[in-house]
Amino acid sequence: MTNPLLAKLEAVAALSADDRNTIETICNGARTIGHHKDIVREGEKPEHIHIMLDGWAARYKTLPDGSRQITAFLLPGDICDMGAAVLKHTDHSVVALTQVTIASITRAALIEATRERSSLAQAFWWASLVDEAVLRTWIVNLGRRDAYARIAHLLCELHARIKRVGLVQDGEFSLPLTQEQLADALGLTSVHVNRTLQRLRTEGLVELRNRTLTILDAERLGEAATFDPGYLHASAA
Amino acid sequence: MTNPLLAKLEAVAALSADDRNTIETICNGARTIGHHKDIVREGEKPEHIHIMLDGWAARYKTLPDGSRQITAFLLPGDICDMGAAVLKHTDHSVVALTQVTIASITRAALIEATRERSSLAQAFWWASLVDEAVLRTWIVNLGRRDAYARIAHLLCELHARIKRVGLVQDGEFSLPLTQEQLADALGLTSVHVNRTLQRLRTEGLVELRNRTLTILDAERLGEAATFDPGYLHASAA
DNA sequence: CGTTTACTTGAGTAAACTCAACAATTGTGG
DNA sequence: CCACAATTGTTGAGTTTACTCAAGTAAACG
Repeated sequence: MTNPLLAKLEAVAALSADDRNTIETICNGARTIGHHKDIVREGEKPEHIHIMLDGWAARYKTLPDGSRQITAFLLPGDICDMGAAVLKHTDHSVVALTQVTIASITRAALIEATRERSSLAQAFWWASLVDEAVLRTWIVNLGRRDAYARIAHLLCELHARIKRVGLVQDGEFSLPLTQEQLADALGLTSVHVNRTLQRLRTEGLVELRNRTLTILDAERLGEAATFDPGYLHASAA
Repeated sequence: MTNPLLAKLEAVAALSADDRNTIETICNGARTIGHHKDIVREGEKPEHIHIMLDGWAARYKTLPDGSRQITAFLLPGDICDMGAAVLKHTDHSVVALTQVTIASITRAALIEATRERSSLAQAFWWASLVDEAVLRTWIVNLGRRDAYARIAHLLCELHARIKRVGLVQDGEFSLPLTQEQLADALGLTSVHVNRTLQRLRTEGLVELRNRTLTILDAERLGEAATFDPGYLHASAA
C-alpha cells in the first residue's frame, strides 16, 4: 500500500525520489485507535504528529458551556495535528469516529526533514494552503447558508473528498457519522439535522441508511448546496 | 520602517540575515489602493501576491444569491492571497476597507526564494498554520455562539491583533468597519448587528463612535465572548 | 447643501432551538 | 443467541433568536 501522505503531498507538489524516501523513512508504521478515542487532546504538546491511514476522525473544539464544534473531518492522508508540530500547543482535539489507523512522524524528524529539503517544506506548506481553502468554505457554509443548503454542501464536500481517496462506488459511500456529529460540524442541533435530512430524502436527493450515503441526484444536490468543487481540486500551479 | 511581512514571519520562525535580505529583495515597494477597490478578485490567477503594509482589507466570497461572507480581516503584515501563489486560482476576493498600501512579490520570485531557502519555506508554512488556527476559531464562532457572544469574540480578536501591530492606545483603536461588514463577517444581518451592538454598549462593555472602538471592560467582554487568546499568540515552538 | 451611505427603530415572520417522549438500532454480558 | 442496556434516530409542541421589510434619522461626502 502506498503511503496516503505521499499521495496527498504529490497532489500539490512534485516530489523527487529522495523526497519520497525521506517521507517513507520518517513516517512510522501503523497504530490502531479505537472508536471514540481521542487521537489528540487540546492543550497538549505531543512529540509526534499523526497521519490518517484509514478510518474517519474529527477535529473539534469544546466551549466552556460544553457545546462542541467540529472544524474538520479527517480522511486517509489527512494530517491530524500539523499545528502541534510547530506551534506552542494544540488548539483543538481530534477524535476517532471509527476505528482508525494512523502513522506518526516525530516533531524533530519533520522539522529536520523540511529544513534539509525545501521541496518538502513547500509541499507541506502548499498542502496547508489547500486546508485553508476548505476552512474558508466551511466559514461560508456556516455563515451564509440555511440548514438545508448547509447539509447538502457538507455532503457534496465529503462525497468529493472520499471519491478522491477512492472510496466511492456508484455514488455510494460509507458515512459513519451520527446526526449529532453532523450537527456539531454544521452549527445546528441534532433534532434540526434530523428533520432537514428527512427533507433531503423525501425530495429524492440522497438516501442515508446503515451508515451509507447514496447520492441519488448529484446535480440537484449540488444546486441546493450551490456547491463549487474548485476549492478541493486545488492542485499546485 | 521595517517590513511588516518580516515581523510576521519572525514571529513564527527564526530568520537569518540572508533570509531577511531575500525577503527585502523580492518584496516590491508600496502601492496605494483606494477605499472599496478590490485588491484580488475571485477566479483570477495574479502574477504576484500582495502584502498589507497599511490599512484594513477583507477577504470574502460571494454566493450566487448575492450574499457575502467575509472570511478574514487583513491587517498590516498579512498576506492577501497566498493561495494564488501556488494554487490553480484564487478562491476568494480581497477588498480594501480603507485606503490601503500594499507591497507585492511575484509568484516566481516567491517560489524560487522558498525553494532556495528552506528556512523561508518553513516560515511561510508556519505562518499558514497560524492562519489556520484563526480560521478554526471563526468556525467555532459562527457555529456555536449566539450573536452577542459572536460579536464580542470578534471584537476581542481584532483588539488583540491590532494591539500586536501596535495600533492600540488606552484600549482604544480605529475600527473602520460598517455594521454591514461586521454582519458579513459574523453571518448575521446588519440590523441584528446594530441591535446587538447597542446591547454591548448599554451594558458598558464597549463604545463605538466615529469609527473608533473603545473597550470599556475588557474582562467582561472576554467573558461574554468566552475568548481565549491562545490561538493568536501562537508562536513557533 | 444636497446626496449618498450608514445607522436606527418598529412590527411581523420564519428558521432553528428546547424540552420531552418514544422508537429503532446497535452493542454487550450471560 | 437472547435479554437488556445504551446509543441513535424520530416526532410533537411551544419558544426564541434572528430575519425581513419598511421607514425614518444621522452622518459623511462631494
